[in-house]
Amino acid sequence: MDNWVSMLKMIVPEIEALLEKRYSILKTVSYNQPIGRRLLAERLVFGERVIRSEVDFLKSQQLLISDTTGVSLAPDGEILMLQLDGILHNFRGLESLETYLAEKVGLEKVYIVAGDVDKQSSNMREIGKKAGEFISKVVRDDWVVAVTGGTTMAEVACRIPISNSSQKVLVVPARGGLGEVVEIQSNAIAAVIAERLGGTYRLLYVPDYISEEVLENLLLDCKIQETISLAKNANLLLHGIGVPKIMAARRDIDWHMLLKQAKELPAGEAFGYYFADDGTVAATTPTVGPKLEDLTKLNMVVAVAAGKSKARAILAVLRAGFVKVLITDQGAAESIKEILEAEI
Amino acid sequence: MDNWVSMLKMIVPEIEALLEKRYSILKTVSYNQPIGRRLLAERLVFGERVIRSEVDFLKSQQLLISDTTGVSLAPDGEILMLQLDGILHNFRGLESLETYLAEKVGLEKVYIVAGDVDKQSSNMREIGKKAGEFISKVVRDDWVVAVTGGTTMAEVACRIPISNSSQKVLVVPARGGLGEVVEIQSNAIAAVIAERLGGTYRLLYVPDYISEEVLENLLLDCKIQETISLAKNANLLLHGIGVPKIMAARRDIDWHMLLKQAKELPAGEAFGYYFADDGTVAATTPTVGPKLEDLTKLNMVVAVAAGKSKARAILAVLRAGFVKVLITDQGAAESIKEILEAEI
DNA sequence: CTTAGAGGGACAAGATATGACCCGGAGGGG
DNA sequence: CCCCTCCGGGTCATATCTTGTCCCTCTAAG
Repeated sequence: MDNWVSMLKMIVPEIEALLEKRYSILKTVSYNQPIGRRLLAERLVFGERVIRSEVDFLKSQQLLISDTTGVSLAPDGEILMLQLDGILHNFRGLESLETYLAEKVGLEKVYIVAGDVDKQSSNMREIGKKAGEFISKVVRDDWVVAVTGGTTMAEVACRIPISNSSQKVLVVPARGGLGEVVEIQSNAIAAVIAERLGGTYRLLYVPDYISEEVLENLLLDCKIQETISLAKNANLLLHGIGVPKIMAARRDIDWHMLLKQAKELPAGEAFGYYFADDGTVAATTPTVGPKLEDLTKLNMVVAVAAGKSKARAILAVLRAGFVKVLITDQGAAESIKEILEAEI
Repeated sequence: MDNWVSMLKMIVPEIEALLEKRYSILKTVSYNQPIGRRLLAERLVFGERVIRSEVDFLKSQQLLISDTTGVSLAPDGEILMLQLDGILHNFRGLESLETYLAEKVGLEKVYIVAGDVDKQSSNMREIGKKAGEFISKVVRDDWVVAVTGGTTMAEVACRIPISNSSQKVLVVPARGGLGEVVEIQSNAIAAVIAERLGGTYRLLYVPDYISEEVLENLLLDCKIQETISLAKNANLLLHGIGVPKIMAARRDIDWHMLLKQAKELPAGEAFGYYFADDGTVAATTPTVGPKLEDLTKLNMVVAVAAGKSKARAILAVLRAGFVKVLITDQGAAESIKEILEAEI
């Protein structure tokens, strides 16, 4: 199947640009229908005339229809869009990238979404969608799902397809609060996910970054202990990956102090652990939630992180070895591949 | 897989023409390498400049190389050509045509080669190649293969890949001689096939069209009887299909006389049997070889016939019900499909 | 009624593809 | 040996298609 694509690209490479162009039009239309030519052209940065030619063509193919309110997807177009994602996934070489990364870093499965959230922040929606679909597909009744916080996870949460069948899923936060915005704290995210999956949730009323003494005291609390224990034995652990410098700032940790106490230069962060490029622990911050040794025991740890700027951080965390499934974007994935190839 | 193609054709139909163009160039080069631009242009009926642009492109793709003697296939090009046939087979819709005909007429398998021998007689080579490959793939040791005559069968015979492992295959003619040219008589063809398969052959020294009295006398002959008996129980029977009027002429039979004695209008001929459009026997000519009732007992009867002009004849013979595998070309196959659809 | 945004028409400028013709050189046949 | 043919490559005018721009009328919402 992959062979197919590479052969077509070899003998008729021009189709890729064409496919990409027409697909982007169809997709933009599907998101904004009905929409006019000019607006479409503006959004896609094509000339108005180009859009017009293409729209005319797509109309002739019965994929689009247009009336006085603008252009919309025709029934055939909607059917096509469902399948087209797969084709483009192949044409963009994402399928081979997925298997490449999975083999190279030792993951069970990698999902790559086209684009780069650094360049086009709206792409985060696609990441969330992919992750959301994955979760709702994989979650079983009676499962315990643990989640961390972060903007990425927040996006994932609200993209999980709403399940009408009420499951007995229990969602627990794997972290305390991150201080600032409520919507991206693991507590809030756990609640949203639970709601969408039709399950229940527990909260963890603990600040994420605390001194060790206070931490020990808190851990004596029964309820907190129970919640943490749930997270430690979760059937599915969903977490984001952070760039150390940015994460430290968010948690109000002095970066220079962290650097000093670090054994190696931190490249990626997850669960309060700072990992060096080779995946070893460079530094830790005292944190509520599962410890590193707990993570390695879990058999479904899913990392979600995207954007070229996170490539290094992702690779560092992956190399720690506890992640089983990675959901990322093209920008990050290609950058990771570059890093890997540069190392040889 | 088929879905794939239809979707690509829907959203980027221009690739088909491109594919077809470049494929035809690659193919022509592969047959005639090294070959010059002008000769190539002449043969493919494209403008010389067009060929030049395309050849330049294909060179940039490392599929072709050129030196002072002309253009040749590059190593990558040779590899590609092996797979490209399959892709074009799909793009041309031949795969779906094959399954359509197989289901509609009740065959085990249909092979369709692109083109139409009526328009481009050189296409007969492709038919022969396909049939030849099929035979060499399917034939097993100790098999008895029976063959008829005709130009098509002659082409098939000389396209069978030469086998160096000497098999114990026995090839027998399923018919007597057809009078005229020696090369297309079943005797000659049986010899060629046997040689190519690395097997042995028997000959049938009997004129194909004889009076019934003489026929009966001949059948008393031991050797002849044995050969015929072998053909009747062949593991593989390979035969052509004729258009009645032409066949009658070739056999020096008076067409008007045949018409008079026929119960219905003969549409197709095979083994001396003239079949009407619905597959019933319209007329017979006394002939050496297996009878109709023998044919139905065989479990691998392969018909090879191509060209739009033979469409009706092919369908008539297929409907007689003894054919299991058909090898034909696009011209005939599409025409047969038209006939079938017109009947509804 | 006004107005913003819709589709569609028209046309010139620009990019691209194509046709036509020429050139020097390599190789095969006389 | 030479000639003659066929090779790739160069060049350029022309045909063809693509693209940018501007204008028109219509419709639905405010």
